[in-house]
Amino acid sequence: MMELTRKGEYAIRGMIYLARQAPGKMALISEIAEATEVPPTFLAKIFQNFAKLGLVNSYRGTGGGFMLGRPASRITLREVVEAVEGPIIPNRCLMGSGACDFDKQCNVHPVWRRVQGQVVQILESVTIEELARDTK
Amino acid sequence: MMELTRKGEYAIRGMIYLARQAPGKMALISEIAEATEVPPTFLAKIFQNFAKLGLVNSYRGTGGGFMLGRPASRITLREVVEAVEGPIIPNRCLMGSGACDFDKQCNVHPVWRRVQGQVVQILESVTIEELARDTK
DNA sequence: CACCTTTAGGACCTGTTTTGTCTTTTATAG
DNA sequence: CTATAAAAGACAAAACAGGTCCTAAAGGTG
Repeated sequence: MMELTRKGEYAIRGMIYLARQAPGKMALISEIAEATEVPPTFLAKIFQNFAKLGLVNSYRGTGGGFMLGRPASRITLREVVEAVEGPIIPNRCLMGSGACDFDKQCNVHPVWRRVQGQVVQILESVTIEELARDTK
Repeated sequence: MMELTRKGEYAIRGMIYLARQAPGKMALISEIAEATEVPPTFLAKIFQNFAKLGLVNSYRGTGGGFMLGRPASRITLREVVEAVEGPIIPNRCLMGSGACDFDKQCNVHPVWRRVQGQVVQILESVTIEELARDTK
């Protein structure tokens, strides 16, 4: 249960790679993909989406590439994970109203909410900058 | 991310239903399935597995059916969830050794461990008995 | 302008997992 | 022996994961 998909894993690795670049330095998909051991075309898809969300900035043509859309210290792990995996929702019931018939009389609901709250809080408290810091 | 599957949802509903029966009273799959709005054959599969694990006791033949394998107060939500969904593991890396090349130098690892710990702790602290209590 | 580089977008594909169904077998009570 | 229920296993549709591939568009460069 609760497994991050490969896409999520790849996304995080890619973002960490970008965070480790010199400020203003552009990184190519091919370069990132190789360094992080991710299939290039797959990573491209992930980053294309991130560009739309503003998590990264992309530039085409010679000398183009990707860089973070914001300082790494202002990008949380939660943002990255939710951008690829969708919202953190342990149970469908927590989504739209009426999604769950048992909504009112269900004691499990509040438990899922607690789980959701805890996980979100943890992921929210971690920035890409921290993750990118040297591990000695 | 982190969504419980239908199977997990069904399993919990089924266990709660059993917990609400008078002690020693047997419940049929057909009866549980109808009450919880779960496809009978699907629920049967889930409970067959639970019987093996001792989460429920099953009896064949006339007057047979299912009952909890232990008092509801000694069955945690964690047990039920892990029985259907497998272990709570936010990232594959947390599994077998060597599953992750980036094992040593990866700052994300400890974050997933925290997530895992929190979720397990929450689910562990909730028993089926609590979930089965009347909601007024 | 022509050409090269690099991302953007979309169609497509394959394998696995989810969410079941159906049929046959086995155990048990009466 | 017969009716009842669960056990077991084969099967299958649909959704999702995890990619690939091809064409287009944008931006430099001579």
